[in-house]
Amino acid sequence: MDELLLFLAEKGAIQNRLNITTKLIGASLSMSQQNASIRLRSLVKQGFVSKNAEGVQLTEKGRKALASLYSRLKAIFQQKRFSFNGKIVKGSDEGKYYVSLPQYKGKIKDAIGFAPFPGTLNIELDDSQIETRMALREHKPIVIEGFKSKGRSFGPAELYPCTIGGYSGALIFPFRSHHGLRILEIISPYDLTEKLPISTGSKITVEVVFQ
Amino acid sequence: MDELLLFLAEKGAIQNRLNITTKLIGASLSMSQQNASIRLRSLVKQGFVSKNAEGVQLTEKGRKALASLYSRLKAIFQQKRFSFNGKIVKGSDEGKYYVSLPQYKGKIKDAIGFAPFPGTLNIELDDSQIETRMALREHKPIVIEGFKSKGRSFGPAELYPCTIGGYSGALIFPFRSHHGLRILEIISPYDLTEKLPISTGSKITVEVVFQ
DNA sequence: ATTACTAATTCACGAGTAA
DNA sequence: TTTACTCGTGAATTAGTAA
Repeated sequence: MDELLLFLAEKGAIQNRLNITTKLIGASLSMSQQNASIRLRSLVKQGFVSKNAEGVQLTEKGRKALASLYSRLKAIFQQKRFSFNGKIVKGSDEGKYYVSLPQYKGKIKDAIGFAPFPGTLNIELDDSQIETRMALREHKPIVIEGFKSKGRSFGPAELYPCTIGGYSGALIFPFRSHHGLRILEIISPYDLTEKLPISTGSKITVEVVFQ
Repeated sequence: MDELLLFLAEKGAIQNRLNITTKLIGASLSMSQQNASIRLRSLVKQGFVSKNAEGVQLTEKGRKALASLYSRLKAIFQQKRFSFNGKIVKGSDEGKYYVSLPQYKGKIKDAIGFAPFPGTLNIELDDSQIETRMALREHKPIVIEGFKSKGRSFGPAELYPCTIGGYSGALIFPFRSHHGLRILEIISPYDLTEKLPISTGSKITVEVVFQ
């Protein structure tokens, strides 16, 4: 029944009124004109589609039915586990400064449940990780709002909870980042440089898991 | 018929073998156990699902059927027009340098049909544009491969064809970008600073349209 | 406890055709 | 020209029940 709904949406009936004959619907969907007519009226009767002289258009109910299907499929096909391989690099102290600000600290705690250790771990990704990095951003991040303080404005940031070497933490992507996609910046309730047997140049893996 | 396929995929049969009874399928999908049995065997017969002692699992054909549905819905729901409002900022000459390199120049021409003017226009977005910026990256960019030259490696970049003040161009996002999400960098076959009545600080709109 | 066969019923569909 | 009614056929579904 929703094959017709999908067809109409594809033809633009999700945005505008669509003028189409039941004959054409039948031909497109390999069914008789009569059947197309019955099914279209059925969609109208069920409230998925509205019909008037100018043509047919999806109702809110119809749009939601397709959107629901979309999000179900999205949940199936979006990658749920991400492993990033890279090596520790020495970060500037910029990240440390921001994370130490009480406003950010508080917002981070509210958002993901821990107050970050005042310092960030920076990881430089291999070139091979670009695909993974792209796939990750298909997922909705947890967003920390920006704020203004003493005439200066501090931008928002995106967080993805992660684990690294068995410890929990979060990837943090400041909106006004000074590095590109190649660098991952990690916060954690712990001082990871102390907890983990690592130093600049060490290879390490960061895991991000959804659901 | 694909309601069952979707159900099985959601239950994990897209990744692993799923052990489930026809009774449970029937209860979940509001149909009789007998009908669930028939429909499951039909999916097997059509090659969407394979079945053995350990349970059921989607075949490649089954996975593709759902993926195809997913991409049709994606095409319907993805935003197709993007308007970015921002103001011209003076860029570093870094963009200019990269775009002038014959390797990048050639790759860009191959990818989007024009050789860029040696210079980029940088636009700083309002904070309100962050959502649009996020939505844009749901779309697959045109990717320019990186290359190595004289022992130095130059990273890949992502392009989105756009129009600005009536002129065509492209947003370019170098993989190793030195700016965050807030800055848009634009290339064009023209010297936009000459073609357009703009200077540093001018407000301007960039349009990206898909399909 | 689970699956699948059989028989009965309902529903979907196409062809012809009227409105 | 387009839509929708009638009727005949076959597919889909259910309940009962056997394997």
